[in-house]
Order: sequence, then structure tokens, then C-alpha cells
Amino acid sequence: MARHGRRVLRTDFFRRPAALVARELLGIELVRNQDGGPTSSIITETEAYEGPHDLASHSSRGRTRRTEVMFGPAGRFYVYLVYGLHWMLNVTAGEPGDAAAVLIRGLGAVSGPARLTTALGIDDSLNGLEAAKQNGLWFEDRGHVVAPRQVLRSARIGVEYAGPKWTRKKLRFVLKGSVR
DNA sequence: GCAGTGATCATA
DNA sequence: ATGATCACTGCC
Repeated sequence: MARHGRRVLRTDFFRRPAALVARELLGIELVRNQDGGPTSSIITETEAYEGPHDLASHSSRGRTRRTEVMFGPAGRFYVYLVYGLHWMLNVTAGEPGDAAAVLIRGLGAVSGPARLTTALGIDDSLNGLEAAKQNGLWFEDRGHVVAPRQVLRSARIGVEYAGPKWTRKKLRFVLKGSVR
């Protein structure tokens, strides 16, 4: 493999615990290919959502039409609308049935999960698609090394409904220097 | 601090 | 059919 090549992340990358996938997605390029050609940005913020035991995770509310993708194989986009306004981009993690996913919350200059999907033109037409298949949206490892001291861990945003235990869990990962 | 916004899901 | 909820943003 080329040291500075474009390595498209394969499904195996995602078939690991969500917190690990969330950590390792920092520094990875998110590539969007639309009519105007491909653009890419570095991932600077993520959050892990674990399986049904994680009360902040959609999968804790059971298997429904919306959460069906979470219960399936890893490495699929899970895209849903929140507050009737904002698309959220996730990628599924773990083994089938783990029902875990990672929310992509920040990209280079773009801060905020809804502003990110708006900027990239992401909606539910991508829901359920395999990231590794490069269906207009995928992840690439370009060899950008993120050292442990560059990573800030904190509580997840906007999940107070899950109660103190799951609200306080440090499942948010931020690339230092990307947040003001 | 909180309004806007509408799909989703539980309840009936 | 109805009502509560909501992994956010932007404005006050």
C-alpha cells in the first residue's frame, strides 16, 4: 500500500466497538462526490452511540423502521432527520445486531452535525448505503496521524434525555485545535 | 434562554 | 387519529 495513498476505509474498519471507530475516524477524510466533483474534509468531531444498553442511542428504543440500519451490518450510513429540520450523518459500527453507530459531528471548518450535512448535501437518500462502496460518500485514510494528546474526550451533546449515567459517558471525540 | 420544525413512534 | 419527543441551530 502506498504510504500517502488514498485508502478507502473498508467495512472491516467499522466492525469494531463504536467508541474505537469514533476515535479512529478523527483525522480521516470524509469524501463527497456530487455533480460538481469530489470534495473532502477532515473529520474533527464524532460521537459513539452504543447498542440498546446505551440509553442515549436510538437503538435503546428498540428496532423500528428508522433504526433498522443500526441493527444491520457495520459500515452503512445511518441518516435521519431530527427536529424536523436537520439531517444527521452516522455510520454503523460493531457486529450485526450490536446496533451501534458513530455520529459525524464536525468536519474541518464546518462545526455542527446539521451544518455538516447541509454543506455536503447529505440526506436520507444515502441511508443504508455501504460506505466502502463509494456511493457518493465515503471515508479515506490519507495517513494523517492523530496522536492521543490531540484527542479531547467529553460527554455527548444533547442527550440529557438518557439520564445522568449515559449523558456523562465520555463518548464524544474532538480533534484539538478544531474547536474554538 | 428558547422557538422553529415535522418525521417518527407509542398509544388508542 | 393524537400527542410527545427529538443525537440542532440561530436568534434573543
